[in-house]
Amino acid sequence: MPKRNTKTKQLIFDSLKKADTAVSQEILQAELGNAADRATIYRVLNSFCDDGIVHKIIGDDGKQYFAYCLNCAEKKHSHNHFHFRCLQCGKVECLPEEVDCKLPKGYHAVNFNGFISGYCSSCS
Amino acid sequence: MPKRNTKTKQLIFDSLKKADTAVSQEILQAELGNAADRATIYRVLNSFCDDGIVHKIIGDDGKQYFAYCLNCAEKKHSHNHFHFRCLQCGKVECLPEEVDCKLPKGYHAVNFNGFISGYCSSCS
DNA sequence: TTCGTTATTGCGACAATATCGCAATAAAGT
DNA sequence: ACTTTATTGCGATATTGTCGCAATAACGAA
Ligand SMILES: [Mn+2]
Ligand SMILES: [Mn+2]
Ligand SMILES: [Zn+2]
Ligand SMILES: [Zn+2]
Repeated sequence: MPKRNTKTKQLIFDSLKKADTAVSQEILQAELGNAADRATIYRVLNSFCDDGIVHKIIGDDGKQYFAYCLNCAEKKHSHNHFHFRCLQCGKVECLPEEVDCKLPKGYHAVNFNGFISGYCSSCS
Repeated sequence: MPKRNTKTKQLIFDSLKKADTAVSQEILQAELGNAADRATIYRVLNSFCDDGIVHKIIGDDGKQYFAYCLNCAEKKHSHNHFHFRCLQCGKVECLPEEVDCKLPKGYHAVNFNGFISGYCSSCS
């Protein structure tokens, strides 16, 4: 029942942690080559999400992106920040500013998925 | 070269307009039955987007949703509002409040895609 | 109304993304 | 070392959306 530490998990974790951006399976695959299978990458990433050490965002390109949690407390995960995808270089990054969107009365938020695409400072 | 008015376009337009929600191809297909083909629905919806009478949003379920533009001026399309998807009843709606997210210096926004999922007032 | 042009549609093929089932592999405790 | 079983690889499958192309039908002109 307990989770096991594997080479693949470690590789993916390292990639996520050293990246200052959110990454997709495609990006990880390119880094890892045949060191990890596609399905495995997805499984590990989703597992990390369950563990609360990574958060998942759906890009406005419809793809899944995963980012290492930086300023998340042990149990308080606040991911109410936007993510920015550069249409030129493709980088997806977490924007620092936490936002709060007021919902209509009686509405209860569960997931926040703020996404903006455009051109980053390097590509503008 | 000029666009033509067709039965299918009219059906889709009517569905979009009378819906107080954003709809997906799947939803429209269910309404229209075999009155319109899947590819045609997508083509018409994207065409409406080009015309500026509809806006497209990517849901946190990865699907495309389309909503009739309500408070968009002729040329000034501001869709910087969040969209809410109810995890219970599935409805996707535009939230009234327009938001502005400040980007880091040098960043230039092109597309805004704010999405929140949770439970609506009817389903809470 | 009739005709000709061509925008639009239907249909199948195709592409891209993500998940699933299952046998093979390999952590980790004994 | 041995056993247990979490994890992986691989192919199959599901889902969503687009594309190519021949058939159809708007719509303006005659
Ligand atoms: Mn983030
Ligand atoms: Mn909207
Ligand atoms: Zn860039
Ligand atoms: Zn609801």
